Formats: sequence, structure tokens, C-alpha cells
Amino acid sequence: MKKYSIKDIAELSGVSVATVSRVINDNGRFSEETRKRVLRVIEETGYKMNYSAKSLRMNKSFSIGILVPDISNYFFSDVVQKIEEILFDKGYSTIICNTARNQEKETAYLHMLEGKGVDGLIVISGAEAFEFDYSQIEKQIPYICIDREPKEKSRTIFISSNHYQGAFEATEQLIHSGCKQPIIAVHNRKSTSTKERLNGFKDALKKNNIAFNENSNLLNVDIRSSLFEADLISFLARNPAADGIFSLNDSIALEILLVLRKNIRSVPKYIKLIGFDDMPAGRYSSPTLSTVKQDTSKIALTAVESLLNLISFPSDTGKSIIIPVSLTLRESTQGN
Amino acid sequence: MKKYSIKDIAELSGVSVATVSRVINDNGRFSEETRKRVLRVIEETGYKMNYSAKSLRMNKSFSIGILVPDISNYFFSDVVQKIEEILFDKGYSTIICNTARNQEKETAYLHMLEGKGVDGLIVISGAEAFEFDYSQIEKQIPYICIDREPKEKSRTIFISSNHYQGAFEATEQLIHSGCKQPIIAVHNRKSTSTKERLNGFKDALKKNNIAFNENSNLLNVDIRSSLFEADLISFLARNPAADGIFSLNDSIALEILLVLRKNIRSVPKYIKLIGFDDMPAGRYSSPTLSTVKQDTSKIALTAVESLLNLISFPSDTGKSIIIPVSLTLRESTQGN
DNA sequence: TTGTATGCGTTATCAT
DNA sequence: ATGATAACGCATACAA
Repeated sequence: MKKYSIKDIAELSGVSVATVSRVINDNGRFSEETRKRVLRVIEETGYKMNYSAKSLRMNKSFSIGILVPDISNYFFSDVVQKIEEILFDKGYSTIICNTARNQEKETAYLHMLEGKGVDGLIVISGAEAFEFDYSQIEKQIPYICIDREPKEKSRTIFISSNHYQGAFEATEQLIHSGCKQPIIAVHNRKSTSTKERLNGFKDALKKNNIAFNENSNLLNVDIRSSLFEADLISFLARNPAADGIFSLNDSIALEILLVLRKNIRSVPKYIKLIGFDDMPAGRYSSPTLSTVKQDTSKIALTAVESLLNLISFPSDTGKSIIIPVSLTLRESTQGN
Repeated sequence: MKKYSIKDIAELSGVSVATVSRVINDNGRFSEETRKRVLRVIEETGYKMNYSAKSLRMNKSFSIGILVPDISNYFFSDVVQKIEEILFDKGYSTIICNTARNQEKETAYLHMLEGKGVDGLIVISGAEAFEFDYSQIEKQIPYICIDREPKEKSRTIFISSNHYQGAFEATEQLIHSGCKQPIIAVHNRKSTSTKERLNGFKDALKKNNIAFNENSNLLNVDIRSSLFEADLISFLARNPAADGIFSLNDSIALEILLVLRKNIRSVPKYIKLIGFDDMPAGRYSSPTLSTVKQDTSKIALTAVESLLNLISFPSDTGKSIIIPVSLTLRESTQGN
């Protein structure tokens, strides 16, 4: 089956290419009759626009790049999926780039996306050791950041869940259900959201007159390490009064739960536990996991709207948008 | 910062555009000296290839489309992520399209991808009510199918896990750990993989001299339905001797586990349970979930290799490639 | 070894 | 209301 071009359509409908183009894009002026004729030929031939040509001519690619650290992580895949859906409805295609939290891959992707001439960029992150370095890009592509503090705040829009609020409320939930010594379990990846969550935790302690102490309230773990279980157990041995854990995310919380379940104190009877992200797995664990739920739909919608706005008005920049979160309470924080 | 074209590079390095092109693509002939000079100018200017122009000229887009039913499903996102990674290393970018199991969206995506001129297509599915209708596409784009039987097998390559083997082994695992009346839990989405898994289940019964009966060995459920729990309970009431469930996938298995846990017979003591897909959640449930693990790395690699081969040799088609699966045994099938 | 010229499919400018 | 044509950036056939 042949591939038709606008020129073929022009010949077949007895008009010029210019007219066909006008009809297709519904601008300029043309008679109702030609419109119908052209449209019918397009229908019959199954003509499809060649976007490479269109992009070349218009210097616009109708595609958006997304940089995401790890798309097999539920939170990321959820928000990416929603972004992609919204963008598609608006006529954009999405190039999803999995950077695997790797600086070099990120740079390589950035070059590729620039070459492809993406009209905009969405940068997602929750835990990067390095900052997003936009200066790698020569051409000024509009971009927005989700959960990732950009180097040059003034050149972008920053969208984030209210990590502080989520952490604060999660911690208070622990306290209100009876915890005297709440712990925050963190990993070693520093990021804006990590810091915010730590701040929320600390402020919740302060508000409830509990002193924060690095040794007795802060648990540093690495779930990928073979020492994870030993580290956790030894921390609990050093802190026998620990009775509540706010975990930086559900992955950590669930791993902690696994260890607690087979080893020591039962949850929630002796230790209460709450996570962050509302992973599906939290519904199936035993006990089921309380958590902080991010509003991925709103994040996705805000991201797309902000980016498209930025594409139209490149100077409309420098904003920060904070999306509220909500608690999802399950068994792991039930009071006695 | 200006956007350089090949013409600018030509002027800056004192050669013609043709020479620059040759150097960039490392074909044709040129002196070592010009090569160095051109490359240095490219380096200095930060020149990036314009892929729209290249695509237009070469009638090749260096991008691949992936049609996936639901990227927030772990199995899909896992294999998509791996495909994307391999493709990127080979110089292709990937356009991931989430069809949401929706025929219209799929068609719309197909048109968009054709317009973008993707060089190839990967169609993934595990549960579709409709078959992939390639005739929607005018131009003959090479495509391969994962877990989805295409209408015209002779025009594509079909890649699939060995669902039959997985189901057979899972069922035998139930029987070997003592189950006398194994059940298969299915949903109402018909697909190749569903059928294969059902066949594997039936054949395992047959081999072990257990007669298959629609009423006592087949449980039809819909986890999205509000009647799910009631249906399950009533089935178990009608079949008090049911002592093992092979679930079409882990999602169903985990939902069943939830009901079993709060209601009736404990797992694995009275009922053993095994799923399919090896979702992360299966590690955290209580009891932890036995399952059939698909080899997503191999699927991804095979898919990419097959597709790229098909792009080079469009007639090298009609093959079926079956990837072995393996059992991941956890608590939910432990013998008494 | 290198340069010149053409065309890919589209939009936009300027005619008519 | 419609047509002719230049231009977008690149690869390549052909010339030199």
C-alpha cells in the first residue's frame, strides 16, 4: 500500500498543495465545497500526515520528553502514565526516558531529546545525588520539574507534593495512636523531598514536645544492602522503647515490616508503622500498611498544564506549585 | 544560544555540507585532517543533529512505538522499561503508548505512530477482548507481538512466555504439596495467554488423574467488582473440599488472599495458593505468595532483537518464540 | 578527497 | 478562494 503525500492528495482532489494544507489545518480560507472534496480524498486514501516534515518546517515536534529515574517504581509509573494520557489527548506524543538514577544516561537522553527537538521536558525525581543540570542543553527547551529542585529555579516551574505536610501528619498519626518514641527511617539518597519529609517529622516531634535525637529517632537503612536486617535489629536493640516508625517510603516500610514480622515486636501492637506513596503492596501486607498518598492525578495534570503554558509563554516561569497529600490509614497504625 | 545546522558547521570548518555529513555518519571518504577539524567544530559549537530533517530525508525515524495495555501493571512496566533501555543503547528512542485496553485509543495511537513514521512497533498484551488489527495501518510497518496472538501470524513475530508450562508446573506444585481439589481462578478477559494457562492447568489435572469439572475446578472472578468477595465465599461454600488455588495472575491471587485471611480457611494450612507474574507485592503478603516468574529480561531482549532484525529483513517473519518461565516458591504453597 | 545540486513533505508568504 | 514557490536540515548521486 502506497504512502500518500499532501501532493498526491492535491492532485487527486484537483487543488493545490497549499489548499490541502489549509484544509488539513483548518486555517486560511477555502470554500466549503473544496473542504469536503479534499477531506473525502484524505479519507479514501488513508493519508497520514508526515510529522517529520511538519516538524522540520514548523520547528516544533509535538513531542515531550520525560526524564524519570525508575519507571518500575509504582509512584513514577503512575504519574508518568497519567501525564502521557493527558498529553496524547492534547496531540502530543511522549518520549519516556528511564535514567536509572544515572548521571551519564541522563545527559545522553538530554542530547537525544534535544536532537529530536522535543517541545518541552518534564523532569521527575525523588532521589538524586546530583542536581538537574539544564546547562547541558544548548537550546532553551522549556522544562518543568516534579519533586526535583532545579539548579536555576528562575528558569522553570517546580511541582511537588507537600512532603512536609505528609511527613508531619504521618508522624502525628503515630503519636496520636500512642507512640512515645517515633523513629524516622531514611535512606542515604538526599533530595528535596527527603529533606522536606525529615523536616516534617522533626517539627511534628517538636510540636508534641518530643526531643529529636540523631541516635534514637533516626534510622538510616539501605534495603538493597545485605546488612539491612542486621542494622535494623541492632537499632531496635539499642532503642528498646522505639514504638513507631515513619518510613521515607513504602518500599522501606514493607521491608521493615518483613523483618519485624519474622523477628521481634509485632505491628501494630508494639510498634506502629507508616509509609509514603501508597504502593499497591501496602494493601496486601500483614498488617496492611498505613501510608501517605500523593495525588498523582493532580500532579500529572498540573505538570502538563504548566509545561504547555510555559511553551506558549516561555517567560512565565519561576513558580512553585505544592500539591496536598492525604493519609491512608490501615492496620499498621491502629491504636491499642 | 543559537541552534547550529550542518551548514553552519560546514562554514566554520571551511568545508562543504556534504563533507560534514560524511564525517558525522562516518561514511564516504575524507582525509583524517578534515575529520578532526570538523569534529572539533562540532564539539565547540555543541551541534546536535536535527532528527526531523534526517528522518524526512532518510524516511526513517529512529524511533519505535510500544503499545501496552497498562503501564502501571508491574509486569508490563518491567518489560517496557527493559525494552526501552536496550533500544536506547542501540540509538532508538521509544514512544510508549498506554492503550488502557481500549480499542479506540489503540487505533488512535496507531495512526499517530504511523504519522510519526516509527520504524517498528512492539505490541504487548496479556488480556484483550479484541485482536490486534494491523490492517488499520496503511504503510507496512514491521511489528512484533508479545503475549498477543496477531490476526495474521505470517506477517509478524510472536513472542510469549511459556504460559502453558508455568500453569502446568504451578498446578503440579499444588498437587505435590497435597492438594486434592485444585481450583483455577480466572477473570473474564480472553486472551492467548489466558487460554494457555487454562490448558496447562487442565493437563496437570489430567496427568494426575483428577477430573476437571467446570463447577468445582473453575472459579470465575472479577476483582474490580463489588461482588468479588461474595462470589469467592459462595464458591468455597459450594466446594468445601477446595484446597488449592492457581490464580491467573498475582493481582487476583492477592485479592483472594485478602478475603481468605479475614474470613475462612487459612493459607497455606487449609488452602494453598499460587499466582503468576511475580509482582513485588507477593514478597510482602502474609503468607508470602508463591508464583510463576516470567523472564522479562529475556522477553525484552528477544523482542528488540527480533524487531530490529525484522526491520532489516522484512520478510523474515512468521516465527514464534517461547520463553521459559520458572517457579518462585514462597509460603503460600508450603506443604503441611 | 571534496563540492554542487536535488529532493524528502510540509507550511507560509506572496501573488492572483 | 486558491495557486506557485521558497525554506526547513539533511543525505546522496553525480561531478570534479
